[in-house]
Amino acid sequence: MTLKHSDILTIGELAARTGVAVSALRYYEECGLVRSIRSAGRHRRFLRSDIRRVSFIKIAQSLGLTIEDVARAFASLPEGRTPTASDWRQISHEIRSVLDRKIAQLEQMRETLDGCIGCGCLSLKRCALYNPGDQAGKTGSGPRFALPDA
Amino acid sequence: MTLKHSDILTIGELAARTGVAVSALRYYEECGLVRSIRSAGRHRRFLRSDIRRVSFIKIAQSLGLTIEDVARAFASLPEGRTPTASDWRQISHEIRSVLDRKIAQLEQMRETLDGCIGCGCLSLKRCALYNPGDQAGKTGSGPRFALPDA
DNA sequence: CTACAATCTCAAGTGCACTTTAGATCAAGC
DNA sequence: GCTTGATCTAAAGTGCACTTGAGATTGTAG
Repeated sequence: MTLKHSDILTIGELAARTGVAVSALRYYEECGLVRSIRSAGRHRRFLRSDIRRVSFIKIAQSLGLTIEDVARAFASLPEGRTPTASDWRQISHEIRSVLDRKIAQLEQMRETLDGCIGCGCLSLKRCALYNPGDQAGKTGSGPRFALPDA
Repeated sequence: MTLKHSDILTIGELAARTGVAVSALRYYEECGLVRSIRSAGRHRRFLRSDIRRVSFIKIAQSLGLTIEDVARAFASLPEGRTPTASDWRQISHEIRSVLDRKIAQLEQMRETLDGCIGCGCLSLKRCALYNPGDQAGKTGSGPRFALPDA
């Protein structure tokens, strides 16, 4: 089975098919998220499978993962191979748990906010939004907060 | 009722009481989120009530509001007055609805992701994560996405 | 009165995820 | 062959929310 024309894409074609800017694709390559081979004239050539790869990057990002996170996920795959369907499943499950955590965090905040609305305290020492679980004053000196892990 | 010493704070004191860096406080002032009066030697002096104000900024930020968002919320208060408890309630309600939207968005994504795990398509044209509600191809030419309103 | 800490202003730097610019090279249609 | 558009590299710029640095001034404890 030889390569059909449509198995090889220029950067512009990949951009068109993924909706991602050419400059962003070059940036992804720089970050190691995608790889390209080069034409005689040093132009990038991508594989059809990179459409999936780039799509996945965008999906993961839309779920709040950073480029680094995505890079780590990809790195966990055997030897930089183009991910198979079961690899996608694996990564998708990881993303789902990230999503779960984010939702739980927000729900927790919403609950606390509900408790706070109307209390009018909004004092750092007493506000539950700052001191969930009544931890204030327990962990050494100076202020500390229970904000989402930044 | 005259001003007690503790009603006036230096920037360092405000920083200590809110856990926000001095440089951040100066930045907030530059953005119009807080106001200060000046001492004879042009040092900033804050009011006790600014502790609340700054606390609120941090809370709002932790819920995903930008400085701009907070500025808008503050601007909606009558003539830059120091917010009353009922003002806080008002803003808190606005923030709650922001929170509601965020949670709903993430839950929607999680649901879609669940549907996608295992389907292995991850193709831009067919993936539900990109085309929720089967909108693909409806809205003119070129790729478009249903990502969170950026 | 004198150190020394705190504060001041203004400019520049940081990190993320890109975009933009500039100037050069390549590929394709006529 | 030539023109036009796509692509190339490298460097700089963008926006957010700050931080850091430099050099000057102020405030306060002893």
